[in-house]
Amino acid sequence: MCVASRYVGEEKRALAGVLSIRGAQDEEPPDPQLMRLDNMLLAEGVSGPEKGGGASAVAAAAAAAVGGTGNDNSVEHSDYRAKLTQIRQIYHTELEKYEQACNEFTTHVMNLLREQSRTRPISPKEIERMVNIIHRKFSSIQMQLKQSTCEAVMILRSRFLDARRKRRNFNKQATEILNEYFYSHLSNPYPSEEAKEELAKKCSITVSQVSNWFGNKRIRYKKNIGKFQEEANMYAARTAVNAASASAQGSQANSPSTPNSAGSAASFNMSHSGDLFMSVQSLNGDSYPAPQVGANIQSQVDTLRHVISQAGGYTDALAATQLYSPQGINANGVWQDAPTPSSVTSPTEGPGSVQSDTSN
DNA sequence: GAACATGATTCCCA
DNA sequence: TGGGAATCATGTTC
Repeated sequence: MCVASRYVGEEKRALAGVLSIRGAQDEEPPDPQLMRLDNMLLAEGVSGPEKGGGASAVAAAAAAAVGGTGNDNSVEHSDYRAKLTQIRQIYHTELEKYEQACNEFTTHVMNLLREQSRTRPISPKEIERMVNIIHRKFSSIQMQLKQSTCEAVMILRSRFLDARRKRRNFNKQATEILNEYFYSHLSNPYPSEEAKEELAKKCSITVSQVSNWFGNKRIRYKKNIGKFQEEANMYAARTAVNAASASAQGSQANSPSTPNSAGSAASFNMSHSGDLFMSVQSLNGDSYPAPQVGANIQSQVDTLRHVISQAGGYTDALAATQLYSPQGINANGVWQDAPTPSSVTSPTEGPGSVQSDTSN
């Protein structure tokens, strides 16, 4: 047998070896990192058969987390899907490119080796080693592609799932309702759970959003009373007007004890809101601890003061400041009637509790 | 695009 | 556990 034919035979065996290598490679225990990436891409619907599964599930979760109107959700949903589809397309295009490049390069190297085999003996081991090197290189590139795709999906997810990113300003009406409550209860702007629920319902937001709003409002009001002065006056005046017209109506109807809480959703009649909450408690059979009534009176006094100052006209800004800014906050920077945590958590506590906001 | 407004989150405390 | 304070991230205004 001539040398050339011997080389050809070896080459055949080498090629057969390469094929067996590829087969063996498939049976190798997969890299756990690669497995994780594959699983995630599959779960997200990026790799594998195209289906709504992962994508729609995440979009639905995002929509649920974000809340808001159905329209918003559907827009976000389609937006999410569109972006995920984009990622999927890029991923598959790149993957195909890499696979093609890998095959082309392997073929090229094999051809080179074939060429060389005419001039020097090439062992199957050498071919196997070369092919292994090529495959390792390409699989590391593939891993990078999968990793960056996963990162892209994670970023996309976080954009849709992170509520902070989805912050939307409350509508004007909701803000008005909250502000009216806040300024009409300036001496003790701590709505109870019932009040929060009531406000949440009226504002079409969640109770925790109401809590957030009051938390932010208290802090920001306290930090910069001057800035909120005008706003405080405006809402106080509005409350006073409401109170005045209501009392006029009340005297006309000769039934002062009928709160007009039926104010449309567009107008949360705060001059009566306290009465409303009082009524709720009253219906529950609870008695009013003295401080609760006191807080209510305080609120009414706030309003009356403003009515008087309005009637007399503001002679100076200081008068208004004295009426509204220090009010509620004592020298220590604490709300006069600020509830202690315990009083907040137990609305039915006896005297000494300042839970009263809602009861006023 | 900077400055400001504002809703949400986090950490800490009582 | 609720609230204060600080901070983040986004929306709005100019």
